[in-house]
Amino acid sequence: MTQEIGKRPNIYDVASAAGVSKSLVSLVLRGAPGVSPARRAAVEEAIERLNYRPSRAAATLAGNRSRTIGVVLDDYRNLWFVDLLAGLHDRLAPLGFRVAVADPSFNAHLDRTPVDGLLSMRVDGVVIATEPTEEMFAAVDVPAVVAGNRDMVVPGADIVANDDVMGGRLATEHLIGLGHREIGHVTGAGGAARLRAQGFDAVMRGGGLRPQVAQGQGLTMESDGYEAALRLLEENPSLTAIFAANDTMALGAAGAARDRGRRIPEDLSLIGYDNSPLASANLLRLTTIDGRNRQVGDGAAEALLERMKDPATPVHTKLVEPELVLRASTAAPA
Amino acid sequence: MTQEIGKRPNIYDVASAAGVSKSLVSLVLRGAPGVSPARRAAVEEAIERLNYRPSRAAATLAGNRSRTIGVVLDDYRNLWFVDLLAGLHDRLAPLGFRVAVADPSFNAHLDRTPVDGLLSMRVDGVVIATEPTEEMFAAVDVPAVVAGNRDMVVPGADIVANDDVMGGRLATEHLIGLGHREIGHVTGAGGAARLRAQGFDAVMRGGGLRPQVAQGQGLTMESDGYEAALRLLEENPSLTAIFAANDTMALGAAGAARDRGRRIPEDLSLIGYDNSPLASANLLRLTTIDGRNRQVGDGAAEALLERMKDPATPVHTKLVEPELVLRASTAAPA
DNA sequence: CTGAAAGCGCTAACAG
DNA sequence: CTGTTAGCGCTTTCAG
Repeated sequence: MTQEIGKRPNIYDVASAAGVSKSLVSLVLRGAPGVSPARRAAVEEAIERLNYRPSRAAATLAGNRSRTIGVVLDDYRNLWFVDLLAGLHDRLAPLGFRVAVADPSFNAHLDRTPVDGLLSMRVDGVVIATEPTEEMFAAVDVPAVVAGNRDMVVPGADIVANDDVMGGRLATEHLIGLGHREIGHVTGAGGAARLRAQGFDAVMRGGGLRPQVAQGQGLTMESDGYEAALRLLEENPSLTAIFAANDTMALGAAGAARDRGRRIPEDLSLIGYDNSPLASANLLRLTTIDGRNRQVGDGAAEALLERMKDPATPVHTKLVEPELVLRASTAAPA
Repeated sequence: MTQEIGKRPNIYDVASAAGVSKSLVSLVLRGAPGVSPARRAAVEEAIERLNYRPSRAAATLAGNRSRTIGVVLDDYRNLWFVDLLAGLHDRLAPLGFRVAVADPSFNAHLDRTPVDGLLSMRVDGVVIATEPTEEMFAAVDVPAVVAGNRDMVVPGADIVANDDVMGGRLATEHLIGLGHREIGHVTGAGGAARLRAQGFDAVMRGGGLRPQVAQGQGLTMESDGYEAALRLLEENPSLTAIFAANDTMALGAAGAARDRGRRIPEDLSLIGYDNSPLASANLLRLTTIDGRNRQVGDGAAEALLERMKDPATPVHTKLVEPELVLRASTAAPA
């Protein structure tokens, strides 16, 4: 907190301080090639000395683009987005793009939807990592991709997601492979959960087994997992395994198991989905499905870049193969 | 994803479509008073019809301010920031401010620090919700407040935090009040953890008890809590209670207890800190200290607003009183 | 590499 | 409330 003296330096100030032209400063800022090392150093020294920070507002306005990709998140408490962001960032940062995050609960009333806020800042592309709504994309005129499987289809937007049906199958096959026959599934609201349940259902029926499914009151939170698992355990005390639609719900299911005196994995096997930080906690050591969200992020960035290059690129869906992550919450039935 | 026809509408287009002046549109956009309902409606209709989205870049550049407050987060996986953001938003949104989030891991290399990125977008204020570094605030020329107790003092920045020492005291007094005498504390790196440990230490010594403290290898993550609790339990098998520096570490401690055959709360009482979503999970039902981060967010916003009005306001520290949240993880010793 | 010029879409200030 | 006039700090383009 220094430099309160006078107004902010601009590109002219830097240029004259470095003894070069304003255009050269602009080139250095954008990391353009073909600038002599000596002059580049001079410019960088001046920037440092003046504490110059380029105005993104001016750059965006003049260039008619922000070199920023906006991401709409749904809920900070469900940590699946962390790897998604990392994947986006890793792919985009080297190309000079920033990632800006918007979440639904915030900035409402100023903008009708989080997408409006992003559009107002003239993002060059949008990643929708939540269930989209009609009004959200009504005015989207930049490349958009939906990350994750959703109920609604956004016209013109690519979809990049992990293969939730396959993930559901993997989880269920793992349990059956261990010898389980009485298997319950704790599901939730939303497209991804529906597909995971679909994978579960298919494998169970394919194996001649009865798919037992329960859903909580809310969405896909811990309390929903708790509730649903409690119901499952009550309806069928001979249940030996539960597949939860995500790790958070699995945490809820683990609570239900504990409350019903079932040890994991001795009395009940439990498998989650997402491979979130929660799954690796020592208290759970949760076997789970890794949706490889980093790859999803990478794929979303890729799709955006392609469509920025050629807006006429046909819309496509890219599915990332999920994989089973073995930990200690699943075992053969007693 | 429609409206790919032609260029984006600007304020002139809206004005002529609504049959009013450009100035009037600007007034409506900023929600200024004294605009007749009829004209306001006409403008809003035109905005809707043209799918107009005001350019934040132009507004920022022209107005020399962005009406945005930037927040620097440390780690998305530690959920204490969720309420902080909510508090900031609730206080700021009615005044027309947006909240922009930046996190350390992202956008590196484009900007030296997350603060630089915020400064580049000409935020009107900065909330630092992570351990600050020297270079982070070297060029900060807008009001800044540090949220949470930190090791480093940022000159010129207000501090708003919960009273971690008092929180540490509350937790420890709760355990002693239940009858515990052999109490361990699992601590971590960082200013907040240090103060919580300080509160623990003071109360223990004040009660003539021996403070037993352990710290993990890393910062304040689950694995650190696990490790440290394991060590505590090993060094003193007669321990009957553990106070963890945060809920995430408490989750780790719960894992350690389970692995050592200690039931919670029958054989070991456990108390956390933060009252994060984790604490309310049925598997933990964790007694914890609520730092009232929403209030911290509110206070941080308040401090920013004050300093925006008068930059000469003397720097001050505001401490929010934490409170004990009783759940099922603590009980009288056997 | 420089220098000049145009213009991005808005806010602010002021006279009507 | 309107209409006008200045910029804000950049990018872009183009001729040197």
